[in-house]
Amino acid sequence: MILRVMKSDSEFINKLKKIKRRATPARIKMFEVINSSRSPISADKIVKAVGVNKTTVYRDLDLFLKNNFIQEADFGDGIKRFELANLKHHHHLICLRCKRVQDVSFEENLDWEEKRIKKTRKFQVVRHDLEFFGYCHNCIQS
Amino acid sequence: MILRVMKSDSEFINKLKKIKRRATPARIKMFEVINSSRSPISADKIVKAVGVNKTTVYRDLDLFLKNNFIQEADFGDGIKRFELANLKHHHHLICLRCKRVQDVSFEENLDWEEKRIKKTRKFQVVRHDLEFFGYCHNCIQS
DNA sequence: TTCCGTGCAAACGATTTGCACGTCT
DNA sequence: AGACGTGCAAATCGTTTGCACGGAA
Repeated sequence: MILRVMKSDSEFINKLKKIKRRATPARIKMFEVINSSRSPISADKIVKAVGVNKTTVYRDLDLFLKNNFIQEADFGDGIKRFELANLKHHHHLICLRCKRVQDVSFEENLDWEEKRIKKTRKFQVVRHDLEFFGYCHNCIQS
Repeated sequence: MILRVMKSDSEFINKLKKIKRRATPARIKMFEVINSSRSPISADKIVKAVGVNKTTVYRDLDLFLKNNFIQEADFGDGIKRFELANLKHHHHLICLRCKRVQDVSFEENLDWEEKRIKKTRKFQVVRHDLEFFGYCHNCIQS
């Protein structure tokens, strides 16, 4: 099952139009960089890849987030990372040694748990974050 | 099922002795503050509650972490929070409105998923982080 | 007399803000 | 004109580091 499929620029440009914001070169390049990254990418890497000022990157990441173009992934190291928001719901396997990140998704996700929480705790779950930390195949061998 | 039970100071002091570090007033107070907090607590709050220098707090948190006295909980807001490490394995329900935090634990936790990950991805899971974000009972009503 | 614990000030790194200027519409 | 986009520098904030001092083993 493939989680990360390339989206087209035009799709993204339309989304910007829909919210009446401009499809500037900086934004399109940012989208392309995020879109083509195999795993969630940090603001810093985007700055370097796009060659635009970090202020612009942070502001546009904020714009993308607020409009649900992208979503945050938190690996607990104090660095925010971003990926497209319209991927199949999934989680991450983060290798503690090589830091490589893989996607995983469950057959039945945590819906069942969320329903139980709703019922027993009267807590309405909006979203959850789940990351697995450990050692990947390569790092176990070497 | 109660997840957070008060631990005794002496138990903690013994742990410090075991690793040949001193049971100073600052450390004992820090332990008490973390122990008596109903939910993971930030370094900043510990500083204020204990009245000791932040450097000391950060250094001792590090000491506690490395020796597995405490563990980190990451709520994705860029602030690290800490709780005792010897609690029953659990996750958090974080209210997006009032920021209150509850504990939840699953009957069968994610062992099954971790085994599947091990089998299909040859990835050895060491730990996972799972937090649920949403709205608590009180905040839904008001 | 060495190791450990602490405080203080400064550094750090990711992120944010204020301001000026430029550019679309 | 007025909203939007960008860059630059400075500020912010949680956290870390370097250094000095004092006390415990």
